[in-house]
Amino acid sequence: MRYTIGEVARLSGCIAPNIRYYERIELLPPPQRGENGYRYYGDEDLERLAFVTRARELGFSIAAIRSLMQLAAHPASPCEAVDERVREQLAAVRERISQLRRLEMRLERLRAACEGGHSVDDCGILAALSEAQADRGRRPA
Amino acid sequence: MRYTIGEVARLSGCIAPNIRYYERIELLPPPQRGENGYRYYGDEDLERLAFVTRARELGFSIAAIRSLMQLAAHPASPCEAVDERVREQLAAVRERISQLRRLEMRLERLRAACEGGHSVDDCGILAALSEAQADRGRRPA
DNA sequence: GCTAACACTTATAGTCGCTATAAGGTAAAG
DNA sequence: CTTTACCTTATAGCGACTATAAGTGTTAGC
Repeated sequence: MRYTIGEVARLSGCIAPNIRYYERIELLPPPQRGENGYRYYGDEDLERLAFVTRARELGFSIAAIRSLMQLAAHPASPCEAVDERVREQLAAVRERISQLRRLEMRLERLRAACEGGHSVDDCGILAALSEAQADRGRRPA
Repeated sequence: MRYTIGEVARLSGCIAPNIRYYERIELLPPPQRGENGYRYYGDEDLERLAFVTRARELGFSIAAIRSLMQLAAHPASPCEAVDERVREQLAAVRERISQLRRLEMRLERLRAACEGGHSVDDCGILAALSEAQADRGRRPA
């Protein structure tokens, strides 16, 4: 069970440059080195890397992953703390989704503004983009 | 109608450093300068800036905005070309939303994995994060 | 007129999480 | 022995800002 970086890359689904990157920022501990200078990873390294890769796919920030790994390193940590991170991430994702949905509606309305015109001169889209739609220019403070 | 950068910032909803940034990357033309070296903006400048700000709020990339502005600068351009940019952006937003929805579901499932355990040792979340869930490690090529 | 507060100027570096490039050393297959 | 594939490092670039430092200009109050 001694993998090169290319092998752990295949096994974890995380490309080699990213693995080196995670090592550089000290998200992952430096693995053993062969006499040739190659990195050699064990099963535990692979597990950690898989954890990181999975968490990144779920949109956790590097900082959040650091926190999760710290928790995981202390078996007595309250499970609640882990749950809290997941809830935060879930809330962030939901917030982003609703932002994007508002955006989607605005773009749909924008698209409807292009009616009939053939040149951009007649096109309502650019007009709509140019005109103030919101409360610009009269900020309270 | 001769605004300082702070004034156009208030009027456009775009903060001053960003305005300078847009000028530096040549998204906006350099405005007139006073003897004191201050930037002074006219109504046309303000309009352009408002356009950019609005488009950014709608998630258009700087590159897409460049393209939109080029189209807008040529009144005879086909309106279709503008509509195409909007459709692209709408498609990108929808794609992102569906990605995030998949993410949301995965996070919900993850959260459900935390059942009963009190320490991270018992917590199913970290276990779920550590175990391969997908088709990792057996990539076709 | 003086001073304090504020707005403006520039250049430069940092953010996040990669991704790409260059220039080289090593290993396995034919 | 050569080709090919893989490994190494250091460094720069991406997008779109955001922050910092150090200076100059303007304005309002006293």
